[in-house]
Amino acid sequence: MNEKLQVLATKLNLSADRLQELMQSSSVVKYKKGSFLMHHGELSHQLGFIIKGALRTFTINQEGEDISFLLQVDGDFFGDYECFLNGKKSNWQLQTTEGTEVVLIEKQHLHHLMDKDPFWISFYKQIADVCFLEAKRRIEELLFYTYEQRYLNLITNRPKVIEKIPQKYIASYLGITTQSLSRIRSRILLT
Amino acid sequence: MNEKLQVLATKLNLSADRLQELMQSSSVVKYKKGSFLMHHGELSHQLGFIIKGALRTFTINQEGEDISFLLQVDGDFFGDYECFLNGKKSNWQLQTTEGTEVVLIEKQHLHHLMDKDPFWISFYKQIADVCFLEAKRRIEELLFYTYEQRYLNLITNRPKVIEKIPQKYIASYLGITTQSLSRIRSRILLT
DNA sequence: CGTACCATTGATCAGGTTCAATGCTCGTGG
DNA sequence: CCACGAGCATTGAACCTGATCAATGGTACG
Repeated sequence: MNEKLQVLATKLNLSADRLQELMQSSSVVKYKKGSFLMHHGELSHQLGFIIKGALRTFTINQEGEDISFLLQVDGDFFGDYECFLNGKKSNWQLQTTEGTEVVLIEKQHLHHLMDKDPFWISFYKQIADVCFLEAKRRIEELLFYTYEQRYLNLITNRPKVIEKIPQKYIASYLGITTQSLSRIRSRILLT
Repeated sequence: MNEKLQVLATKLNLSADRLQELMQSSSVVKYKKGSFLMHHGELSHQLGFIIKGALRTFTINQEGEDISFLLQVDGDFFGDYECFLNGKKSNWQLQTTEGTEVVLIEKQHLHHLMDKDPFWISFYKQIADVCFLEAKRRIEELLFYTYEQRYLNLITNRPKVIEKIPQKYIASYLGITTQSLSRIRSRILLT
């Protein structure tokens, strides 16, 4: 098995055998910069994992503004987990911001694995837990920190996001305009 | 089995038998208004479910401010799910804002059930999913809506929270001061 | 009845938004 | 290989909303 997949195995405590079992029914795909992933409802039956690269999960709101909900890089899961659960059509779109290589896990294959061995139910639960923990961290960020502190946190905790994703997307992810982010950046440089 | 527990059974798709199995190793507890729940690290080995009542999950930050992270009422889960997972000590405190009756599920009992029957792994995953979906909704709320809209959303989607929980806690839950909430309320009344 | 806590209201301040203009950079085609 | 253009980032000015500080009003509980 490819050593690139080691990140995935480590993140979810998969042995070499288990990883191989998973990969037999999953695919590795490469996307160019700017590609849109999983359109037309595919969001509801695939989960993704980024081997290397970067992408953003975004939507266009009623005012026509492009708002980034999530910014994901190497080692992150992506996809609309809610729609993956309930099968509904997603409101989110995914777009890479650089060349990106991912693992795609099909819902039906995952269910097939779970039917064969309860191990995969635990595996599925672990994904749910990872999704929850990320969401919780995001809420704490939004509730407890100022915009400036949120940006500083990004720099220290997720430097790859800063490197790989344009500022305008980072701005809406933080909940501010690009102008404000620009001012925050100049403020930081002064200190 | 007590019909009060029907809410729990419905929320997690439990048959009467499964509910009984769960309740054999869980306890139902009543708390008075203002009680603190699960202090001293108990947060890391219990999950709770509110049969009837209301409580807030809060912390005191470095500036000494009391900030409500979650406001929960009848039919909601509570507890620090992150610490329940990893066993670490929690930074959160729980306090009822009225007389409250809850179900407490012990971590070790849950693990015992999972060892006996994979059904309980799925059950556990469902709890993880519920936690995730609530967290996701919270993020969308914080990212997409103004303070005024967030308050209006609370009124329409979770009226019990408005009824049962004092304004000062609702204010910090929304991310604003009590003064601002008061002004938002008077603004709403005018329209 | 009195007190303590909560909610309200007013005035001022800070920071983020909006609208607008300018500067910069990277990718493309001549 | 260079020049151009498009899109992104920056900067400025006026405005708006929520925070802060402070005082008052209301209410529930002993």
